[in-house]
Amino acid sequence: MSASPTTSWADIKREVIRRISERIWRPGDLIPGEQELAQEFGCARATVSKAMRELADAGLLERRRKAGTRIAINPVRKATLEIPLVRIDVEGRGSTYRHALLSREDVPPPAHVAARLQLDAATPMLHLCALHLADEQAFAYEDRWVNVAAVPEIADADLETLSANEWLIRNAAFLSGELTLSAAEASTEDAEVLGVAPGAAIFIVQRITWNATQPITLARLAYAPGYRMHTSI
Amino acid sequence: MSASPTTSWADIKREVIRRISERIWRPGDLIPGEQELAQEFGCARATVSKAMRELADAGLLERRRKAGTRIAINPVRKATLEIPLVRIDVEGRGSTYRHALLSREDVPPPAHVAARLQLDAATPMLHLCALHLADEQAFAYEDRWVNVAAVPEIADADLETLSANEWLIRNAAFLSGELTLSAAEASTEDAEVLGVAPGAAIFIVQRITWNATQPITLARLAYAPGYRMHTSI
DNA sequence: AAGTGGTCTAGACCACACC
DNA sequence: GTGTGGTCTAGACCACTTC
Repeated sequence: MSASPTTSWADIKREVIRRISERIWRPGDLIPGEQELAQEFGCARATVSKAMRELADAGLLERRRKAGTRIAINPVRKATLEIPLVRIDVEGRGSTYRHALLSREDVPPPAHVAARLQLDAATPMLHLCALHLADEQAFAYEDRWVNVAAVPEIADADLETLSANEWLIRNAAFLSGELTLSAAEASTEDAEVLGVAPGAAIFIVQRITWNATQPITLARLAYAPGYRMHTSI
Repeated sequence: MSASPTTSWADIKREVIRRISERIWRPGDLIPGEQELAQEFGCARATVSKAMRELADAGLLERRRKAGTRIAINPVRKATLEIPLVRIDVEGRGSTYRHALLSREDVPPPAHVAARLQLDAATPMLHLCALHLADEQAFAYEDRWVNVAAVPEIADADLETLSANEWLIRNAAFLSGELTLSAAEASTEDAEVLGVAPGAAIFIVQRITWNATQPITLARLAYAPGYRMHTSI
């Protein structure tokens, strides 16, 4: 499109979105190839390519070599969740952050923890419980298991000053992880720590992180009632 | 790195990840510029650029023109949540999908719905309640408001055969949206429809979608207990 | 002012999937 | 086979930000 000095990949992206939303191209349609579009838009093929790859990443297009590019039939929209440090999360809400280490024990993991991390039940682990506070109100209760072999330095770390959450991010670069979001009824322990009634509905985030070769940590974060995770699509 | 015929952007990405995880480059460090890295890896600057942009998108690097590229201090990891149709979600779990339309009314929206969608309280809207089932078990209860002006054809749509969820995706390309995840105690209505005890902890997904000019729909999905959202980082 | 990343080009070759 | 998207190159200019 148009009379700008050059056509940018963002222009092309907008134009393709327009054609999809105005149903000029409909779900399932095969659209012209990169070469043809480059000619139409008067730009290099690489520019078209970048625009199309972005739209495919967003789930709006389906591309296959030789088969060409189609408008997705079931656009699986992808939402990007940002997973910040709890401290940053709290501060981002305009509150003052504090954390309290409730317990710290060197103990072997219970079976479900060992299984989840694919570790032997005899593996030495560090079990931490901590409370994250926002303006001195309970914000989230963290129950964490750390694979000591993956980060031996944690044995000497002062986790009262810097939370384990933060210490691990600074001292153990992780490469991959899993995130599970769910709702649960507060256990008596959750309830006591968070100051809510047992059975209250709380938002649970379970996180597992790995480095190149071994699991680093499994953390369960139980958020005080009212917590919402928000994102744009 | 290395003796391959050419160095690919994926090779560079891996090598940078290695340097971060082995702490050769530490959080906060300024790393060499694209030109210098291109020389080191023996490739074009564009190849380095693509690798670095991916790492920056993932939250591992922070890049600014003139200031250069640094290893992120607080790596805000980004998890990508895929938001499929409920039908696809159910079928992906190996169950048989069915849905039932419980109610359909043309009524003006309550204040909180109008406010959330930035619409006037007198705007004509369609209110739908539906149940999504997996193997004939309640899976999710959907409470949806549709802005009829945005998709007038919905007035004549048969939403018993095709769920509103699916009809809207096929007939109203949306451009942007918001997603809010939370935990809630089942209302008496939720409890009755889902067949759980009132007060049970349920996972709630609230979704708002927009086209270019106006809001299309607001949907609240209440999932039966046990539902988990899972993703990799 | 100057240096960084961001974008674009024109061309080439490759890998994969459909035929 | 053959055509599509995926990648890479070498070079150029631009936009932003720090100095």
